[in-house]
Amino acid sequence: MTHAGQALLVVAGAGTGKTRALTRRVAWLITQGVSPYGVLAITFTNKAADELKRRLVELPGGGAVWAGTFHGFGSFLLRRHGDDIGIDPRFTIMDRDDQLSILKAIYKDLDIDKSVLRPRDAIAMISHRKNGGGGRPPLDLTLPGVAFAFDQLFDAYVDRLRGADLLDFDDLLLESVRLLTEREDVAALYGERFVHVLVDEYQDTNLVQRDLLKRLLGPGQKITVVGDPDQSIYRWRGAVVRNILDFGEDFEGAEQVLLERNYRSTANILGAAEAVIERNHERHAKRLYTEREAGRPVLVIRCRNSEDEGRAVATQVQAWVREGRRLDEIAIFYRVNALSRGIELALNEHTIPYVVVAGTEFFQRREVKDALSYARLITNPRDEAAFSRIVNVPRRGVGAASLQRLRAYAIREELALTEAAPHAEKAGVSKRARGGLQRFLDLLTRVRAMPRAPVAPILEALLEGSGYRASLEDSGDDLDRSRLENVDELVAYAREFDAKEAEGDLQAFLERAALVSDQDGYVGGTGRVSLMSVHAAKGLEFPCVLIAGAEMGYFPHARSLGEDAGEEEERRLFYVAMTRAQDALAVSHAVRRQTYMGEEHRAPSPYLGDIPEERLERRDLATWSGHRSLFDAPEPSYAPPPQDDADVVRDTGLGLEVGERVLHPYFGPGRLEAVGGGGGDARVTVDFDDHGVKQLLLRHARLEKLS
DNA sequence: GGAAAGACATTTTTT
DNA sequence: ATGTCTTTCC
Repeated sequence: MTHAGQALLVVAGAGTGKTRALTRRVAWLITQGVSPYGVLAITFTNKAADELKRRLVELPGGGAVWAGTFHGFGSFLLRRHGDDIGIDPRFTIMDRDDQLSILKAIYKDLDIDKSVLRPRDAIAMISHRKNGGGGRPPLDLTLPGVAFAFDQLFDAYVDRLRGADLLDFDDLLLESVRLLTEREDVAALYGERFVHVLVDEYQDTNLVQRDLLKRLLGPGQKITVVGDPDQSIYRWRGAVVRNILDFGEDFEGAEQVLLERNYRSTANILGAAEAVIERNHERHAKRLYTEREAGRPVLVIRCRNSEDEGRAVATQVQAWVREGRRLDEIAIFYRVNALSRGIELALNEHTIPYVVVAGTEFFQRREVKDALSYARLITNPRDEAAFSRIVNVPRRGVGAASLQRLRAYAIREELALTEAAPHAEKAGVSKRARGGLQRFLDLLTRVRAMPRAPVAPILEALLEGSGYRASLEDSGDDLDRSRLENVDELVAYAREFDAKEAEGDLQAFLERAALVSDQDGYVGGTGRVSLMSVHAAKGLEFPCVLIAGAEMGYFPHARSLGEDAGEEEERRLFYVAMTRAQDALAVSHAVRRQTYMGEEHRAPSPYLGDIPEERLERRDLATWSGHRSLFDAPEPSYAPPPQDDADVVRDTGLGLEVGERVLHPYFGPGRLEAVGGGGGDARVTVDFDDHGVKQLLLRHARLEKLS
């Protein structure tokens, strides 16, 4: 880890300490006298970046290292220099929802039939085109009318984004490349500043990200990339394995280091995983080894149907617990999120506390996005996606028809939608709608006069002034009640942001909200079993892992069949799942599975057949009925059954117990009344001294014990 | 313009 | 089985 050449590729197999290698290299550079200010570290997730920074603060000047994701870096560049290439630095970062809403409006404008090309497919194709064709091949453009519709959509989409100062995820990278290409002075500025560039998870970069690095790198600079081609699992998002395989050609004179010692898994687990991945061709020749003991064989559980599989999963969790495992040492992975439901049901039945990583991400919730859309219109007055989303939420009498009239007028006059709004009369909008529109615009004007920091008061002003909060409060709907709580949590989150980020203003807050990921959501030490997709499991490790749904159709996924590159990636996905396990690995599959279309026959995943039999232990719960007895007498549960009684003492996994005094960053002191339900939506009920009883998402309520 | 009821497809992974 | 889109009626 003490290499000093120009370009270095560290091929680090699963469990060889990849991320640790990167952190140590940065630390080493700094101790060698490299200015931390001259170090750029690009990680795959914000969480990884935070962790890196946390470890570096101990070093002198370590805080000056620029660490973040590719998208974060792109945003950083464009906020500073976007002006130079015609991008308003107040731009908003769009997510999928926003893309969808813009596209749907365009469908209407151009009168394109949604059945010709589904909007979600159009999004995938737009991204594919923007990424220069990297990664997954395009959808079928040869069908009648599709190519034509797509060209129209694409042009209109790009246009609308420009006109509204909106950038999608791809734009953050693409425009950064354009910036560094067109503006030599800017390229030189960062070329001189970043003496050392380090990139983690290089196997999951796309062509644009590679170009960005190439543009950034000049003669005096050094680059280190760390990755493992066998763990490249984001092809559908444009990642190209060839980036890491061809690193030596992209960056001349690159040297290579191979990390092959696995410190994580037992010999049986590693051997089984290696047997699976060896069948791939697109890979870097390497052979992992471990000095750990053989350990137990990989357990393969064959189940009759999906319900039985759920029970088998719960039973296996209990078996591990009996062996002395804590619940948070156990993880359950699946290929598709839809599989979590059956497992959750079974875990609930067996009263096993669990947490789902991902699912509906907090920042994607409707009410949270609504609130954020108000805020977006403060920083970017032209944000069309935000405007359309909330101009009539709560109801202001500005319905679909009014909005469409306004859009038509905006397009005709070549204005941003929001610039057209004050001229609603000319657009032919009804008097009633104009009144609502005016109140909406007045609110925005009023709040825009506020300072951009702290953030929480701005959010409050918007939520109050718009009547959004009131509309949730007045509704008798239970759903709205829980929405209100989520909105309150967003404000609480903003409070915390204000307290922690000295430099943080509304724009920084919105940026964080736009760029956080599901993978940022995993927190250890919850005292619960973790459930997640294999993609979400990337980079994590657990003593005990169970992979559910190891069947043809999931591993490999049915949609990948027929594409060679796709099938290799499916194999890698299974490999990633297997190599998360430290001590125990179990794999379950069902012979019949209930899907939304009915019951289907399922063959086991072909990858299981690649594992040498001596590394396997097979348990067949599908063939003879004798095994049914396994399920007849449920195991005595070790966790108290869920009860409505608020006085039951339950551990929240945060070291808090019902009845204790707690402190919330926003709501202040209160008494913990109950811990509700299980799963990713586990909620705590707290009676706050100043705010009354509230239910909060355990995941986000940053409660502290008050003594 | 808006609420309610009915139709419909929905399932890969997500920065 | 769920959530989203469309239709229908006020």
